[in-house]
Amino acid sequence: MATLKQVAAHAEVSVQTVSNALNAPHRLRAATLQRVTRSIELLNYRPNRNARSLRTSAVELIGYCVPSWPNGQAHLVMDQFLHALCASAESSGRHILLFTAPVGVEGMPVYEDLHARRLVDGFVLSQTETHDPRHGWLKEQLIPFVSFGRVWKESTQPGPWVDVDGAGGCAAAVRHLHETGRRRIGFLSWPKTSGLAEDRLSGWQTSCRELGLPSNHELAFRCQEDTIDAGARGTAELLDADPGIDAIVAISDILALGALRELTRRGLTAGVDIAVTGFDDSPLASVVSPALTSIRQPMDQIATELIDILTAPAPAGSTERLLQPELVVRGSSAPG
Amino acid sequence: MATLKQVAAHAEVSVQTVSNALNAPHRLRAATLQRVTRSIELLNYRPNRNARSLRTSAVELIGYCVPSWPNGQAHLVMDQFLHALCASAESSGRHILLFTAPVGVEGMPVYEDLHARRLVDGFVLSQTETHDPRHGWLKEQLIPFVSFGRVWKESTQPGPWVDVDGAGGCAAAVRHLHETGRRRIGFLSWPKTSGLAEDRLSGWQTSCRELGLPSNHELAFRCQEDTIDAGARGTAELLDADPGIDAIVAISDILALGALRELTRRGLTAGVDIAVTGFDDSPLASVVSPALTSIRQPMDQIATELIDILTAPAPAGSTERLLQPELVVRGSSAPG
DNA sequence: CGGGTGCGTTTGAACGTTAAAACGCCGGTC
DNA sequence: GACCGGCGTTTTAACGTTCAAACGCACCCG
Repeated sequence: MATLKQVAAHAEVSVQTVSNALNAPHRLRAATLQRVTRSIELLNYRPNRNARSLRTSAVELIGYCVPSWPNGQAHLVMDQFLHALCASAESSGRHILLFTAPVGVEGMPVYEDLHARRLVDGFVLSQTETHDPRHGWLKEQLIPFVSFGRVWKESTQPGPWVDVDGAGGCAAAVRHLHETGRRRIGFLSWPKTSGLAEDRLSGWQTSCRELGLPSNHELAFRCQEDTIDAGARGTAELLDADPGIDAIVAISDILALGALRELTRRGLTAGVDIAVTGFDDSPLASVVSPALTSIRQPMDQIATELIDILTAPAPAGSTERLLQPELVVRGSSAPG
Repeated sequence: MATLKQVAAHAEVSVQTVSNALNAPHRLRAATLQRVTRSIELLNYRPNRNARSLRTSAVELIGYCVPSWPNGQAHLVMDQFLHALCASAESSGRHILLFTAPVGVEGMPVYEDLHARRLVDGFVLSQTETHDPRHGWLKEQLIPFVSFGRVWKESTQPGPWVDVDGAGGCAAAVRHLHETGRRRIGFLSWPKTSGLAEDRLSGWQTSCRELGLPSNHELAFRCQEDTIDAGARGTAELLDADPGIDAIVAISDILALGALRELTRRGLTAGVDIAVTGFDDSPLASVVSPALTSIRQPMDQIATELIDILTAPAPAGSTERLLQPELVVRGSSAPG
């Protein structure tokens, strides 16, 4: 492995000149630059990142805690997110360092340690929970971070975040269903304790009101868990309570899959008799039949914004960016 | 941030003594060790990893290329794998560094670069493809790596690997179905080009023969893609070709889900009329109804072996470890 | 009592890089 | 011709750690 020293010797210049050739080429005379560049290529030189980091005290690594849900719940779009995050990081010369940590405040020593040992410059948080303690803690420790997802039920948002407008997404779904002739739209949700759920539900509710559609609470059902079974049962409840329902907006693809199953069981055809939409546009959405209309989170954009905020020179107060999801229309809400 | 120097000053010893207190405590007199330890704790000292790595030229970071499948196919168990991999790495003081790279040989410069710049010590490969060029290339460059998954269709295995015995898993499924009274077991597979598919299919075939069950090729259907639809169509083909089939072993959970759907469509009950098993025990398996019997890859063990091989002092030739998956029995193959 | 032998500790040097300051040279100005 | 300013390059020092060697001391042995 070639070092600066060896390149310098080969190009017959000082070590610092080679360093400048890489970091501040404008300082060199054209002839020198060319000579050094040639030596660099000839020796296949690559800067040693550790030495550089030691000197500059910046490691260009961003920590991300790989989530694990004990109940074996699916992260159906996590690979998309990770890929986008990596790509964005790389486009600014950075990388993602994965780690595990206990959820909640017990995990904070892990974050502190990674930062103190200089393994990472900062963190990207996700799987933000209601009253998530991490944001406040990191802010207090002056450790750079940015959150994917707002901290629900916190009066002030501690620190910068990027999030997707769940309410807007659901509203878009409702509008789409309305445009395609549906007039009685149910909502399949999660328990009230989830900020995410309340956000998305509010989008369904307000857009129904705006369009003059019913949004009474019999039309919204809260499933206790995010499973296909729960979605099917919820759908059954909705249809039993109000047989006039002609569309169902589900808060997740999994619940939507449950809805599809229940419809099939009742001899109804999804997209024809009753329209169904999901959320996240997970790989499953395009793999079922009829394919599932779903609300896609703009992963590339999310990742770009996250990295952008985290690596911006001055945090300049709390940066907050709400991105719009995209409705992907498929057979389960076929026009008609 | 405290440094060795500051701790040394506080404990009134030399810098090297503090270093020894951490890396070779047996060299210190008990009294000194205690004094130094106290100072370390008092100053909340954490070793700077960059400085350490610069000196020792080992970064304790392992590169993993986060896969991206263009067709949006699901990595339903990737989060499990990543979590296990991180946890294993951490238990030996290491971490996982994520990156993206083009598939095939065009991606190799990325691997080389990461290693040359000392961002990683070595690599864990997965998503091994038929004739995967990475293994041979890395071996040639003397870059440490270990592969999750064998390189199919390669006369000699270039480099160490850990893999799951797909044939053994499918054989276990067949035996389980035989024990619960099934006598005509179909197999739902992928195209012949996949080494993974041939491995698993061979397990079905040999175990059927051993048990005196039919395994003629009308009982095996190759789906063109890994989708629920394809699984449903494949199941229809199988049942139409041989109405006597009383069980189906699917090569993936997704195909198995397709089988479940086709059974429902035909008014058959999975687990009662026809048993179904999947592969991978993805989060979906426990979330459908009837819940899906599936073959679970031992992720924790896989990860442990991977890290173990990669960080073992001397590679000592090609290390190869074939692990046994575990059959998780659920309703879709209910006894009787 | 001189000369090993260990043990615990310190000293000196090095890992490869970059920031800051110093240097030498050239052309222009007074 | 002495002085200045700018440019391109080199020198010096430092980042925080560990390795290897040296050191001081107590102990044991002949």
